[in-house]
Amino acid sequence: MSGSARERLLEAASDLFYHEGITTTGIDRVIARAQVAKASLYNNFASKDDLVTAYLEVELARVEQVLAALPRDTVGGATLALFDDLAAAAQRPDFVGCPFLNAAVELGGDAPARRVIDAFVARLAGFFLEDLAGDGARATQLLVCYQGAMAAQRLTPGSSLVRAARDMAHKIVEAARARTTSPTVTSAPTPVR
Amino acid sequence: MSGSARERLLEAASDLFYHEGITTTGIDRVIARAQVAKASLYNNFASKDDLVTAYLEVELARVEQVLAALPRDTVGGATLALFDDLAAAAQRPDFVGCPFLNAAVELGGDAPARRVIDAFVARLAGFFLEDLAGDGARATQLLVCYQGAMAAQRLTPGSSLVRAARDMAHKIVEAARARTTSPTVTSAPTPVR
DNA sequence: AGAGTACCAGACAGACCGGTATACTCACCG
DNA sequence: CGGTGAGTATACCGGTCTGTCTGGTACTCT
Repeated sequence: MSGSARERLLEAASDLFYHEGITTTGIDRVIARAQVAKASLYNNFASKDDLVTAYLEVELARVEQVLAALPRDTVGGATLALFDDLAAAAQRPDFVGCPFLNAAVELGGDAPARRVIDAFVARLAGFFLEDLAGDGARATQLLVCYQGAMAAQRLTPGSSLVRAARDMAHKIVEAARARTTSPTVTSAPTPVR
Repeated sequence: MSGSARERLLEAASDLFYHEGITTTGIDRVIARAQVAKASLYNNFASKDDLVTAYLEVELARVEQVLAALPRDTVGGATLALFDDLAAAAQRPDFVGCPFLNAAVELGGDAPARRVIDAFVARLAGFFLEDLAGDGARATQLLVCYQGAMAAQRLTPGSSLVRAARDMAHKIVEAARARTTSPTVTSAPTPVR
């Protein structure tokens, strides 16, 4: 037991919301895990929706950290490392896919946390686009691969599909590198939305 | 109002579970929509879990129908048609992604309906494998594309990612066709699990 | 005519939900 | 020393959830 009530609440909420699901995790379970009084929760967060939003903001910050730590020596190098990390993470038994995809499915289209979900996708799309030096078509393909891997983790946990998505990503990066060396432009950049 | 109570219940459950979500849709909403007494529900289904399972079985039968109606003139032809259908369906406003992916996320790993979800993925994997004449590696890639499109529909509804997934699938089919004409075998078949 | 069946309407139980209110402790700080 | 703010514990609120039960109705088959 360490840190302020708010920190303990966020830690407990992250763990429970991610592994057990958002809607199935009640407020009481969160405060019991955090060893915090119920009033302390509502002193720090306006509602459960607010706690969920804060949870996703923590996850987004974690993503930002991962992206920042990636090597950027060559075109697509960070992308390769990201998919390698992903394939490695999928081996861990407590990995249950992408928290943002899970939240998007659980919460529906009109939740306040949507803002954070949208920000995550925009960040990821921007990352691929930047790492591929503006090759929008292939950045979009990488986004499909990433989301396919995350969906596969829920649909068929333990399958080799995450690794297959990584292999596809590697091929796409190779193709993007070939494009930058040879001047053949295959298609115009496609924005995410 | 037509058909038996069971049929009306399944119809109402399909509509509500798919569009509003499984956990957020209560029994009362289902029986109100079906114009059926609560006792009739529990005469036809043992529990809500049982109704959910039946709902997914209906969806699986629907998938089976779609697959059966696909043209099988050439290698990968049915796959192309399937992804074209998917891209077209994604345009409709009531399309909220794959019912099996949504259910997998909502229900968690230990629900009775898991059986149907697994059957769906196995069916889809078998379909791609058969349509690509045994090219397991590319069939797996198609599975990643499909699931990526379904995930994208939840994460960024209205985006062009479903169309991007379709384009990727077209490329994969083309590559598979090139393999069958030229005898270069690139990799061994990879099972889904 | 009578039995059986399928159905309807709705009350009810017991658990759980998010959220509020009350009353108390304790550490810090001017 | 006295006040202030953060935290604790717990009772409670209205509402919703799944699931059961009672009682009554309509139709069909023999």
